[in-house]
Amino acid sequence: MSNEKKLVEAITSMDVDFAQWYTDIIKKADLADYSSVRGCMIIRPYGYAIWEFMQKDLDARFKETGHENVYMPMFIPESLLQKEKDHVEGFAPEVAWVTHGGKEELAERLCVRPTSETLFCDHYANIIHSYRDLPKLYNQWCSVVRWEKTTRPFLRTLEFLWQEGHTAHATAEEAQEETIRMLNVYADFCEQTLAIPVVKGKKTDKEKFAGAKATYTIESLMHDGKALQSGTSHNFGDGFARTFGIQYTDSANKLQYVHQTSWGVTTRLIGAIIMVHGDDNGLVLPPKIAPVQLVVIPVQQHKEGVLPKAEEIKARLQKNVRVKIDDSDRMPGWKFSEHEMRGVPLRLEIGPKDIEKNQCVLVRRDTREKFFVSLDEMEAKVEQLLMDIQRDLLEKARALRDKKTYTALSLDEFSRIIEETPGFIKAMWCGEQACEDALKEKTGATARCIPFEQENLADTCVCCGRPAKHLVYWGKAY
RNA sequence: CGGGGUAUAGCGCAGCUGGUAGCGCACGUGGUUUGGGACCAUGGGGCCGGAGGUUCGAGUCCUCUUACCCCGACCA
Repeated sequence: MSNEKKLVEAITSMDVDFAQWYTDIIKKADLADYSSVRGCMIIRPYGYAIWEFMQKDLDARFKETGHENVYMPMFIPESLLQKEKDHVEGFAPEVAWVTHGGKEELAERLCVRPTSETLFCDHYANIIHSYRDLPKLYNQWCSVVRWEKTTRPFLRTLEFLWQEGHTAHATAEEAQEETIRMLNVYADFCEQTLAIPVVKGKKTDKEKFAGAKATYTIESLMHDGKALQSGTSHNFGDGFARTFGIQYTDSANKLQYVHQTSWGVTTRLIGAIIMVHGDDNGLVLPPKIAPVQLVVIPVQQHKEGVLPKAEEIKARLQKNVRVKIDDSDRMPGWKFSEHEMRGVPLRLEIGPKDIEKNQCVLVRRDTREKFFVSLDEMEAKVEQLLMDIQRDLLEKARALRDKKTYTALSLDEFSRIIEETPGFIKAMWCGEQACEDALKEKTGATARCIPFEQENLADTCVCCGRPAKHLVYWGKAY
C-alpha cells in the first residue's frame, strides 16, 4: 500500500505487532468475539456472512463435480474410532469425550468428532455392495472439535466449522483422480474467489494425515511470511476399506475393496483472508465474498434531496451488487474509516455537490483510489471496479508471495532466510525424515509441501548433501 | 504442556507505603454540525475475573483458581 498516513488508530500496525494487528482486525471488523469457553469463539454476523458466501461458492463447486451433502452424528463410539490404528493415534491427544448422559455414566464413551472418517466408513460398509453403488461422493458441512492446547480466532479454535468430503471409488485410479480433482477445486476457489494464491503439492510422510496413503495440500503465504495450510485432500487407498470391511462385488462377481478419499477446508480460510489481504486500516475483502460490496455514504444527509438520492442509487445498484446505505448520524469521516476497517471493497459518496453535478464519488478500499463518476455511468463503473479489485487483490497477493519466496542452496542460507526474511523457502531434499527433523530442529521450518511444479535447484539435499529427490517448499507455519 | 505478561464501566487505561473508585472513548437526551473518526450541555453505568486468607478496614498484601495475550513444543 501507499505510505499515506494511517488514519485510524484503533488498529495496531502490522509492522509493530502482527499478532495484535490480527486480533484487532477481528474485533474491530466485528468478525468474531471470544466466548466463555476457553479456545472457542463466537462468529458474529459479519464474520458468519463471509463464511456463508464461501460455503455457497464451494457447495456449488461440489455439486458441479457430482457430490451430495449428508449429515453424520457428532458422536463417535470409542470402539469405532479405535478401529483404524494410525488414525486414532493421530487424533487421540486432541479428542473430547462424552462420558455421561444426564447423571448416568455411559457404558461406552462417545468421542466428539474431530473428523468423521470412521462414521463414513462404518456407513459405507453398510450401503456399498455392488460396483453399481459406486462411486459414493458425499460431503458434509458441520463443526468438529479438537482439544488444542493453544488457540487463535479462526486459525485454531477448539471447535471449528468446515466441510469434509468423503468418497468411495471402485479403483485406485479413480480415487487418485478424485483426490487431485478436489485439490484443484480448492486451489481454484482460493485464487478465483478468495484471491489467495496457493502452492499445490504433496505432503511429506511426516506431515500427512493420520491413516492416509497420501495427503495433498494447498499452501498459502501470509503477510508476515508464515505459511498457512489452507486445504487438504487425502487419498486413503484401501486402508480404511480393509479395516472397516467396505467391499463390493465387481462386474466379474469378485469381492473388491473400495478406494477412498477425503478433503476439507475450514473457517481457517477466514484467517487467511485477513492475513493475506488486510492492511493497517483494517480488513480488505475480495468482492466475491464481501457481505457488503459497496457502502453508500450520504454527505450532509440532512440536506434536502441527499437521502432520497442515496436510496435511488441503492435501488439501482442492488440489482447486481450487495449494497448498503450508512445513514447513521455519524460524521462522514467516521463512516469512511468504519467501513474501511470492515473491508468493504467500494465506497460511494453522494452529497449536495455531487447531486448538482449529476455525479458520485467512488473509492476503492484496496488502493484508496478515488473516481468521480457520472451517475449515468455508475452501474457500469461499479461493476468494473469490483472486478478490478477482485483481480488486483490476487495479483498483489501473488506478487507478495513471489517476493517472499526464496531459494536456499545451503543450510546456512536456509537459516539466514528464516531469521531475516521469513517466507517460503524452496530447497532440495533427499527424502529422509532425519533431514526434515533436523531442519525443523535448527530453523523451526517445516516441509510445507513437495510442489507439483518441480524444479532442480541442485543435485544435493540442502541438509545432508546426499542426492536430492525433491524440491520442497519449506516455511514456518501457523 | 513449559516460560513470560495481563485481568478495575461496553472498550482503552489510572488508582503511590491498605481508608470504600476515577479519566478518555463509547452509550442516553437536547442543540449546533456533516466531503477523512465534530462540538457544547447534560445523564446513566463498576460490590475492581473468581474463591479463600491477613487486617478495625483490601482494587491495593498473601494463597489458590479461571480466562485471555505473547514466545516455544503439538495441530486445520
